[in-house]
Amino acid sequence: MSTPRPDPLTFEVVDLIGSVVARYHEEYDRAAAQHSLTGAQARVLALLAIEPLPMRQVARTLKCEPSNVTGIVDRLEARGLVERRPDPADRRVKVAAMTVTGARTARLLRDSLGFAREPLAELSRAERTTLRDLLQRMVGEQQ
Amino acid sequence: MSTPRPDPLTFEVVDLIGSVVARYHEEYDRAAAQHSLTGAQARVLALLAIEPLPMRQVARTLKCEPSNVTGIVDRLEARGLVERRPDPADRRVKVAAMTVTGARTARLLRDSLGFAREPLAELSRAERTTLRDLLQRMVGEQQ
DNA sequence: TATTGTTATACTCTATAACTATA
DNA sequence: TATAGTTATAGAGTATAACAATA
Repeated sequence: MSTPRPDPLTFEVVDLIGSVVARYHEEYDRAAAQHSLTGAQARVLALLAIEPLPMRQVARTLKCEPSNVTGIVDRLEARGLVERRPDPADRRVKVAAMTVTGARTARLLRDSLGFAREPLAELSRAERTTLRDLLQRMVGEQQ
Repeated sequence: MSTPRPDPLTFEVVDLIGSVVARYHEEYDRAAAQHSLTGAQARVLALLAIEPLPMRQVARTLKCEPSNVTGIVDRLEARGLVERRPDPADRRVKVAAMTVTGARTARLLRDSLGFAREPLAELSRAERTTLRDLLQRMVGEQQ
């Protein structure tokens, strides 16, 4: 309700994180567009690159409604990047899994993400370690 | 074209940044929704909280097409949060500016953004300074 | 009855192209 | 003729509600 009165330093850090988020999105969307994918499609593809997942679980991971996943997977499937497989254990479930083409596209997508290289190249190994530890504590402790 | 072969440490940092980006969006969208705003509307409101801007410049800042801004400002204006003002110097220009209500909403929105407090509270002042300097170099050098 | 996935619907965001009014 | 803003259009993402198949 009342202003939490964060100190200027915290404000500065939050502001910088905002810039990082913006940069991250620009790069991500640009890389996705290079493969004619939207951001959402690229995210699902990257997710399924780790392991096949039931539709429901894709929705949970993306924190969106299951009905959205239907459409996104529809479009990925229409392009032959993903396929729906039955789950022998539960016939209600459909497992979204990458095709060989999808796996190749996911790999290209990851490689074309310059974000990994350019901004971090400025930092020394020791600095990157420090950054990792600080971010880990920011993200890890919480939740 | 070929895999840039980033070292595991860089991968780890990029992964963490991905987590930070996800967290940032969750918080931002949740805070915006508390005020019945979409993410895009909240971003424009936050932008105009700094200073009034011509429609064209809002589009440039958001890196989207000017036609999109028309709709977003339409919806903000319909709710009385923003208004279009004429530019005396150039009658083609419409300057988007916040109303008093809009300014209050923008302030509430900023305050309800827990992202500033919770994850950073874990870090000491010295650590936040280190984090700021590292992020500054990541974001600043590049562009 | 509960759950999985889908469909139907409506709204927002997005880009493209064509239009208007100014410059 | 060039620019600022808008309109028209179409595609995609999003949530909600209702539905079929299965558990």
